Formats: sequence, C-alpha cells, structure tokens
Amino acid sequence: MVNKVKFERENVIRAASQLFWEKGFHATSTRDLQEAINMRPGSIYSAFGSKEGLYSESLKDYTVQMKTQIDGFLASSDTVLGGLRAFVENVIINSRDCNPSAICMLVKANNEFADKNSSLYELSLDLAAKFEAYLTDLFEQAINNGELNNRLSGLEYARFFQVQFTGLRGYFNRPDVEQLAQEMINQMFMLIKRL
Amino acid sequence: MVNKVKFERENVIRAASQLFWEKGFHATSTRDLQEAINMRPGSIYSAFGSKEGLYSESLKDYTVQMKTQIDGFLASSDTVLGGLRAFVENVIINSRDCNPSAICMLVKANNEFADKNSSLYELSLDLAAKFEAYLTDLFEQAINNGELNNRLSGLEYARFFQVQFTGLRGYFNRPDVEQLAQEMINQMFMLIKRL
DNA sequence: TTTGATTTTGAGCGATCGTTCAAGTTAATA
DNA sequence: TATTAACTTGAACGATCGCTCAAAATCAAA
Repeated sequence: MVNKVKFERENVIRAASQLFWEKGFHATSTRDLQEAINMRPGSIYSAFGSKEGLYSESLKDYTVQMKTQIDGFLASSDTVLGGLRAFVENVIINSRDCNPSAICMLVKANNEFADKNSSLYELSLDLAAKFEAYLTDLFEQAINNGELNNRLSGLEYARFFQVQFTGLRGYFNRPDVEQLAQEMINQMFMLIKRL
Repeated sequence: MVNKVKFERENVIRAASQLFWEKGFHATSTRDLQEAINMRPGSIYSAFGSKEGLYSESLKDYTVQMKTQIDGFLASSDTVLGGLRAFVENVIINSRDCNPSAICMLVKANNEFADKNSSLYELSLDLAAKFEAYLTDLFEQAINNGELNNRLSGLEYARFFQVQFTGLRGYFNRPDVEQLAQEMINQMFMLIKRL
C-alpha cells in the first residue's frame, strides 16, 4: 500500500513534468496541470503545497530520468564515449518527436527564472551542478579507460560536453534537421577525442 | 518632428526589450511594461496593438542591436575572427552585469514559445535564420581573407559558432565564472581555427 | 456495520491578467 | 483664439490566475 501510493505519486510527477517541460513554468496553468495529472486542486495542494512545489518535484524527477537514461545507454555500450554518443543521438534525433521539447528541461528552467534569488532558479543551478559532477565521473572513467587522453581533466571534458550538447539541442529546436544533426554530432565527438 | 516620433518609439522599444529579455514574454505583465516604458495602456495598445506586438518589435530591435554591436567590433579589429572574439568576450565577460540576461534574447524566445505554430515562435526562427545568414557572410570573408581554411563552408563555420556561443552563454548563466569563461572562449576560437 | 481518519472534490475566493474606451490633454492649423 | 485632429490617460471589463476549504467520498480498524 505504501508502494502503491509512491508509485502513483511518481506517475503524477512524471505527467506534470512532461507538461512543465513543454510549456515552461509560467505558461503552464494549474488548470492545465489538473487535467494532465487528473487531480483536483485540493488534492494537488495537499500533496505538493503549491505550483512551485510540484514544479520542483518535476524538475528533480527529470534529472533522475535523464541519468537513468544515460546509464541505460552506457550499459549497452563497450565504451563511455559510445554510451554518451548513443544518448546524444537518441535525444537529438531518435526521440525528437516524442519529447515535449528539444531543449533540456534543466536549461529551460535556468533560462526562465530571471530572479537569481528565487528558489527554483537556485534549484536549477543545484541540479545542474550535480549533473556536471555525474558527467565528470563518466569522463574520468573514459580517461582511465584510455578512451580519452589526460591533457584535460574529467571536469573539463564534462564542461565541454555540456556546452556542445546544450548548444546543439538549442540549434536543433526547429523542424526538418535530422541529417544535419547527425553530422554535427559526429563533429562534436570528433572534437572531444582530439581536445 | 517625424524623426522625433521615431526616436521616441525606438527608445520605448528598447526599454521594453530590456524587460522582455530579462523576464521572458510570459513572466512580463503589461503593468510591468507600463512602468518600464512610461506609457499607459491606451497609448501602448494604440502604438503596438498588443503585448505580442510590442514583444515582436522588441525582438526585432534586439537582433538589429546585436548586429550593430558586432559590426562595431569588426570595425575595431584587423580580422573577422578578432572582431567576433571581441564580441563574444564582451557579451560573456565584460557586459555580463549590465545585460538583462546572460542568455541571448532570441534563444530565450525560441525556448519559451512551445507552440510551433505561434507567430512569436515563427518570428524567432525567422530572425535566427537571418542572423545565421549574417554570420555566414562574415565567415565567408574570413575564408577569403585566409583567416580560415576552406575545408568548411561559411555556413558550416557559422553553425559551429552559434552552437558554441549559445552553449557558452547558457553555461555561464550563473555567478562567479569570469576566469573560466575566458579559458573556454579561448578554447572555442582555437577549435574554430583548426576545424 | 459503525466509527473515525484520510483523501478527494469543485465551487468559488481575491488577485492579477491582457485589453478597451470614454474622457481629458496636447499640439498644429486656420 | 478657435477648431480640430492626434494622442494620452486611467478606470474598469471579462477572463483567468494560484489557491482555499467546507462538504462529500473513501477506506481501514473496531
């Protein structure tokens, strides 16, 4: 029964996350959310406290999901770089049409909360820092594997990856670009290897 | 007198642009705008038709301003790449604190209008395409100057520049990063030269 | 089956949204 | 100075916002 409740809660957060990811925080109304997660105001506010509370949980869940996805690709790949490349190709090309937005929800959050003192902006920074640490770990593995040279640190590779990946996702937030996307992903990973 | 009106209108649009750039379209209320541009609803709606109309003019003006800024740096530099580098350093490092946002207003627009059929989303695509054409011109000059090799076309260089620049601006949308920003800009231009 | 605790419902609150428009002000012309 | 066209003002409209809470429904224990 405890697990049932938790399961339901995760489903609700996931549905809310999809809507928030697509439309952003400010353009999503609580009535949109009611329909998307099939809950009435009273239940929502008793479970999450506020629209901000639900968004906060949604954003946290998003990053967990993203890491889970990467771990999946890593498990199916011989190399760290191969796993990361499969992830990038999946996000930018394969699952383009079923994702709510081409742009990372974390990036969207970081972009839309202008007030640097707001808790949601700070949350976006915090989650991004944790994701960078996660990526740093992966690139340190890649260095130790001999996949990458050690002229750069894991952290420096992680930063480069994030800049490239975010830049590409933004660039391909438009219709009809599959061919070009593949070429630029190839370029990205070629550059990483010869950094 | 006609010029006076035009001048005033430009000032108004510029002030609106700053606010829209900072907060985004959805988080900016018409009452915020009234204060920022010192006009009352009747005047605003007679001059611009709607909040969307004012935003549209603001976004167009933003891209004109950006091109003007680049042209300025190009005029003060011996090389195209030198001018572009000065522009990038100025945006990411020097004028960080006086810009309403670290993120390009065009990118913010492209990110926040989820409905691909909305006129503001289409405007953001259109302006981005024109900016890419402008950059392509510049990189073709750089190729003809011998600043860059011709293994890549001007368009390909322009795409790479945009991905890098957007990625970097997003990455540095946070406090206390001046030193690191300079290093990553150096890396960006080093990569461009050896593409 | 009754009781009591928990959760869900949805009408509706006050606030704010984008926008309108009648009335007032300004500035140019005659 | 009187006339008129153009512009500005700000009160206020209907819609929608995030959110509350009393009442109804649900569920578990007795």
